[in-house]
Amino acid sequence: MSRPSVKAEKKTAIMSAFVRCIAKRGLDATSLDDIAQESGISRSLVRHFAGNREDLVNQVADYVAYEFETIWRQQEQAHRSDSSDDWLATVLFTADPEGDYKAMLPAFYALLSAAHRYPRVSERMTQCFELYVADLTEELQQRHPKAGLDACQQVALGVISIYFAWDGFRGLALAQTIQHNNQKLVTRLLATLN
Amino acid sequence: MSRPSVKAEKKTAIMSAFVRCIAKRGLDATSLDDIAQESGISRSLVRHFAGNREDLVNQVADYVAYEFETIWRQQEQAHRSDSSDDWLATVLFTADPEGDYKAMLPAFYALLSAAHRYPRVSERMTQCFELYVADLTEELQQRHPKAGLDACQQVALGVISIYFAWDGFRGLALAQTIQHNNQKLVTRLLATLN
DNA sequence: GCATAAATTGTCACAAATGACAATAAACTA
DNA sequence: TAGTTTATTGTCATTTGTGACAATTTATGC
Repeated sequence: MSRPSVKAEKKTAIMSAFVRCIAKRGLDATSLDDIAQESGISRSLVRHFAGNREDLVNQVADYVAYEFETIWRQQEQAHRSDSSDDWLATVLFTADPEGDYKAMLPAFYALLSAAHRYPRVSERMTQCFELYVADLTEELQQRHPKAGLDACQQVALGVISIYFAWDGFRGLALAQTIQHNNQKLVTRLLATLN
Repeated sequence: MSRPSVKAEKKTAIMSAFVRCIAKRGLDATSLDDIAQESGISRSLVRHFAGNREDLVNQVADYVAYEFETIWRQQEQAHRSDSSDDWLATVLFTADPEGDYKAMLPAFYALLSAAHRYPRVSERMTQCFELYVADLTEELQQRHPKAGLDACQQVALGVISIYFAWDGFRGLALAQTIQHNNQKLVTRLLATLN
């Protein structure tokens, strides 16, 4: 009846390009033209497929949150059987063969920071955050049965804060030091559950 | 001989307004007109006194870093004699009668995040960060003589990361929960030094 | 009052980002 | 082939942010 729609694929291509742009320039500094250039799709088409700027930001939040949840679950699965004490540090800092996490993190963080200006972004990010905390809390409880629920929740929230905090500092000369330290910090925090 | 210069005062008024704008809108989303309106100084005068946009950003970094260092030293002095285990949580979370910290934090954080696009901002922020870490490390060593230097540095860096991390999440519905948790987290981290 | 240097106001041009939309081309089905 | 839907290209008007600068006003010392 009609020409086949490529909307879905183009949309993900656009979102993927948007994520890369955010990592380079930040959210506000990324224009539709930047996204167009990065994705190889003309600005008109970007608008055609993804809508106006606000739409784009809201959609990229959905995209990033979903991707992040997916990657997280994969990593979690892959290292579920690791009995080592620093399994979490491994998952968060070491095990990222394709760099999936690292690629997504700046966009995730930029969206968190911009959330107060985009209600829907705030909703979605909160949702993702909560899922993350809940998952991590559960895993911590299983690995540290003696520790209470409160302690596990506290540490889970803390680990995530520390993990995301790094990205806020990536512009500093200290960034590597901070990341390295955060890794030790996670281990130190986990040790308080024993 | 000539009309007396008000450059210095106007400059600080502009910087102060810039800081408030950053807290509301973010760094990139703040225009010269926004600063003009917030400060009650016309855009032309803002340019006259503070220069172009890049100048403004660089100067606000100096301003924020200096203010932050000043406030930090004051708070540190005021609570130096506190022997309580959670003196640090008090300094960071409780003791902020005028809200000086809270008012400055969003701008500080926004500048950290934007540092990778502004070399001079990166320099100044790094400097401030390092001073902060050094100070805190020293204080921790005095209060926890048994703990090693490495441990103190690690915890100092961690505390600061956690503290700043909160601001990145202020757009989330979870912000209060996170801040409350971070307070406990700092206490938990300090406990590992005993 | 006069000279001087600074403050202050106002305007203009330019570039960038965005939104809107018309027009055309392409892929599919009946 | 005709008809339908979507992809694709291109252009235009508008808005906004910025830099530059001329013109004017104001406060001060002599």
